[in-house]
Amino acid sequence: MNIFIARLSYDTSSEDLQHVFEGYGEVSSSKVIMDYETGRSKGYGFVEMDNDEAALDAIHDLNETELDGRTIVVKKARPRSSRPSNSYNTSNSYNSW
DNA sequence: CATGAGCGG
Repeated sequence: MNIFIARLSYDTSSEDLQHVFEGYGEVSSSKVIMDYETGRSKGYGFVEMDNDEAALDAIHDLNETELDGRTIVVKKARPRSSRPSNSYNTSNSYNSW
């Protein structure tokens, strides 16, 4: 389950999300989006968990909570847009859970 | 260089 975390502190890194979400369940991978140009954090990140129940539990528990002194917003992440490649745009059905 | 609504390569 992909989890979207927004309104993170600019100082928050992937390790922080990993550390926080690990407390609820197995964290497959965590990543904080940073600006490719400047390298500064964009303020949001993603966390993937193998256990959907743990993910939902983490979302409900970590949503609108305080992290690094800032209130974070945890929501279910949307499927990434298909990376622009030579392949035609395969319409990916939205994962309605 | 600092920045605050929002979904990454």
